[in-house]
Amino acid sequence: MTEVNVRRSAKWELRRQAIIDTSAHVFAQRGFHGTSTAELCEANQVGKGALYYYIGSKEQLLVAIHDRVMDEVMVGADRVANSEGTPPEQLAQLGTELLDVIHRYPDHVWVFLHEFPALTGENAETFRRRRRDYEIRVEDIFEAGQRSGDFRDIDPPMAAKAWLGMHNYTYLWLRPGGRVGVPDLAAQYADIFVRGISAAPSTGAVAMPSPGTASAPPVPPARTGAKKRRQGAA
Amino acid sequence: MTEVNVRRSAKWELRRQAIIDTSAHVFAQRGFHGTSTAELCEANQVGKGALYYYIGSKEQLLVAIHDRVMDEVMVGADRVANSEGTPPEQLAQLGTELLDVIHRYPDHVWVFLHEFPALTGENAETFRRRRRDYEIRVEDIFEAGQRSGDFRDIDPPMAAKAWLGMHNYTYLWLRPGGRVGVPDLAAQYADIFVRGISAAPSTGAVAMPSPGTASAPPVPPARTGAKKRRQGAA
DNA sequence: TCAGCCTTGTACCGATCGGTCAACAATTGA
DNA sequence: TCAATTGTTGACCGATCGGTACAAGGCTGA
Repeated sequence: MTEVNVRRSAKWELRRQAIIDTSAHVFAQRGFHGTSTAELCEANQVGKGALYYYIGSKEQLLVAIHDRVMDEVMVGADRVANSEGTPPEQLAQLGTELLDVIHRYPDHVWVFLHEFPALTGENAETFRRRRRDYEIRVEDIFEAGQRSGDFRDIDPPMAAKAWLGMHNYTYLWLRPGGRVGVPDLAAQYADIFVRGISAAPSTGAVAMPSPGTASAPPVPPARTGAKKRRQGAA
Repeated sequence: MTEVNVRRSAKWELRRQAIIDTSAHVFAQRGFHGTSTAELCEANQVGKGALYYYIGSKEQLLVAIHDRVMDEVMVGADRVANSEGTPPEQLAQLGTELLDVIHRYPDHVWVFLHEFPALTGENAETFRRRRRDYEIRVEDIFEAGQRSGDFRDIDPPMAAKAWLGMHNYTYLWLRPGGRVGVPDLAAQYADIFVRGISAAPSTGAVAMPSPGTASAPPVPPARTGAKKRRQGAA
């Protein structure tokens, strides 16, 4: 939190970025709290002094990784928002952009999706807001699609969460050099989702069964004597 | 790892389960590595002696939380597999079962989806396998749907991952007492997905654009001097 | 009543945590 | 060439980590 505005040389920025990227890999493997600063030193081949000279603190390092992901993702969203496509086209395009980031920065995205609760105070709030901003971009497309008549009457927030889950989940398995490529995968996902919410008539709808315990009232697991304690999580 | 087979009283088992549930809540808030045994003691209102008397070790506690989730989820999958429904019906039913578990055990599921890399050795392997077993159940339904002619020619592993992502992602926001209920949500998700992969003709397909940097070759972030180091992660 | 087991709190262990610091090496610019 | 700046090391800090040892309290059946 100290000395935020000191300007550094381009060389310093470059070295810092390299350390951030290497550290993202370590965090992705071992978790944020599960990684010690000593391990970061070893991975980056530097002493503690040099490490802290570049990162400031462990949490600022985590923030930098989050920034990398969120910046890239938001640039893609802007590109889509400024495009001329129809809502179905924009949705497909946004999917490609998102999967592309996940594909190019698998470690950063892993950390982004797993360790955001480790952010504290203002940092937690900042990224909670930026995540929400992105979610709104997705919702906007669904709303536009309903106005244009392309999409049927689904609930945009619900559809946005479904869409996000489908795409974000690829962070678990989508890797450079893997079996499937981004353009192909994005096309298939878009195909499924756009058909799924298309206003065009389809015979695909299914009557819902009422399986198992599914409609039983939720039974929150018993807690003995819990006290309140907060992190940054939502 | 010591003394796995000692049999304890029913009272002991009950108390143990209560501690597991309370601890799941703490882990969900603060993360596995981010939670100290002292915090677990405070949350459970016990001393360290009593805590370790019931849990054995911090990792065994994590295993117990994983077991709770995986057991419940697999019971649901069995119920669906033994049902008489068509593939589209089975897919909808499986979704309801899965969302139901997420809804009833939000803390456990959060831990399950976030902290599995903290498992080590044999424990990591066990749950890697159990996760894969579940994934196969999903793939089986897609394959059955293609044989029956209900589903079009999608790639079952790809579809399974898309379906899992869409449903699992609800762990971030689906809560008891929330705005949407499980049966309703599951119905909407099933509606989207089944339409999306239905063999029934639809005009919903979209020509894919080639947006932004999307087809640029992946640029793995530069690493300086990284050494190998393993956790349990996939 | 009391032996014996179940359950518990607490002092304590060595190891490791994130982070600081003074000293020094390397580089830079004039 | 040399002072100033930039970059780096590794010892060191108090705090805290997961886990253990052990004595003592509580409960149970005879």
